[in-house]
Amino acid sequence: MGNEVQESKTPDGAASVADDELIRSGRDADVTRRALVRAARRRFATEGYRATTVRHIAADAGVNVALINRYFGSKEGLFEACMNRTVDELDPQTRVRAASVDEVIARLLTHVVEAPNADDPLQLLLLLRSSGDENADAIRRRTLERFTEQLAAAAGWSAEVPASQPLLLRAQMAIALMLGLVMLRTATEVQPLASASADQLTEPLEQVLRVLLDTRT
Amino acid sequence: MGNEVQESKTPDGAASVADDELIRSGRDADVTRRALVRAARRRFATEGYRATTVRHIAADAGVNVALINRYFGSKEGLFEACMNRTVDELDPQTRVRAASVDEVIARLLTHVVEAPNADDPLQLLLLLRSSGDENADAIRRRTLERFTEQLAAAAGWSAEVPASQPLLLRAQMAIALMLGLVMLRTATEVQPLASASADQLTEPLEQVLRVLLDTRT
DNA sequence: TACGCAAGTAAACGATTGTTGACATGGGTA
DNA sequence: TACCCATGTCAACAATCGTTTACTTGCGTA
Repeated sequence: MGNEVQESKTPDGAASVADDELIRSGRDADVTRRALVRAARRRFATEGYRATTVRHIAADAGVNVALINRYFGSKEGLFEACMNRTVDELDPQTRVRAASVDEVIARLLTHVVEAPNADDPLQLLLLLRSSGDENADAIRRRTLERFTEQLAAAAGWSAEVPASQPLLLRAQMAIALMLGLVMLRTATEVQPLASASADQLTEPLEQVLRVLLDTRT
Repeated sequence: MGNEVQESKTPDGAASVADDELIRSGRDADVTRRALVRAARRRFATEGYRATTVRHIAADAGVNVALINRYFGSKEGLFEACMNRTVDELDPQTRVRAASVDEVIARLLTHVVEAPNADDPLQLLLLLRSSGDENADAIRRRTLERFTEQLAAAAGWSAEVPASQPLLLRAQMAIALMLGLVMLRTATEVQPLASASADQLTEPLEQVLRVLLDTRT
């Protein structure tokens, strides 16, 4: 049943196929590890570190709770693995760079609209969660800062051009909006926002993102 | 030592003096209750519901942990009291009927700009953080929904007017932005957003809030 | 001054949580 | 086919947590 997917670490498609398996089967440490990371990422992102129990994660992944300590050493170790995964995914070297502000806006729109169902927006939420470990917190902050710099660069920001500095602030505001929306749609489930359709969201959201990011207007 | 402040329940000044007392002394149930709510609000806002222990709250307030159950019935009951307090503080001006969307926008701007330094923005975090407890989350969601309804009403929304329904969604997006900004400015401390000056924040933020809330444009 | 009641405390309880150690099982190789 | 080792499970442990109960204390009034 395709559990022998050879993950090569390069094509995003292959990685996401393996990652889409919530319930592992057979005895394969790698598959089990990945199932745990996947389940943990969801839980940590939507419920936070402390409210997430290792028993919930193990149940989501279909394994026994003792395997979390076996493979990651501790709950904290699993959290760190999740964080590292998110950081890797957001790494500039591994991401397809947006060519234009239009693409950026479209991507942000997609994140928010997909938020109740898709993984990517939840991973950004993970960057807002703290386990109480200061080193992890510093990594989180740096990752978010680099992410917003990429976004701003697509809109015309450059660290070397003083006149473009307000763009970085505006990009961070765009991210704040996205994070707030994702959180209210997924973790909090505020109505009518949580069940709003793509059409309902896209119009106001695009207006706002253009105000913040589109310097051509 | 000024512990005999006669609180009359009417002047906000007098209330805030009593509320500024973290450590209560003497035997006065009201003072104790308020000290617990104050301590709890801080803890819940900065650490979240689940990571906050009743023993920490009691220690912060300088009382024995059993008093939380005595006065609020449970941890959850204390959380609800904190929520109600937050709503009351966000409400009073709204209760007086905000004269215009301009005043609403100005108030939202103030919350965000003051975020790294003042108490109130921490209470907004209280509205955002997931609690890991279903009942507490239901309380939180209801509170957010009520608050965004009041905001939308100031901008012209009414539950009885179908044509005004998008305004509620837009109000919720405005709140999402505000909550995201407060989170990035305070808990995550993303730079340069966390240290941005009021001037730097006000211009883009007002543009966005007008796009979302000001139907006269 | 003594008594009663409200406010406060300490200790204990039951449930939950992350972790550990002993054991079970399955798959691959000789 | 049998054996060995990696993977997986179960039961238990220690610590923590919210809650409860029995007791203490302080203040106000008669």
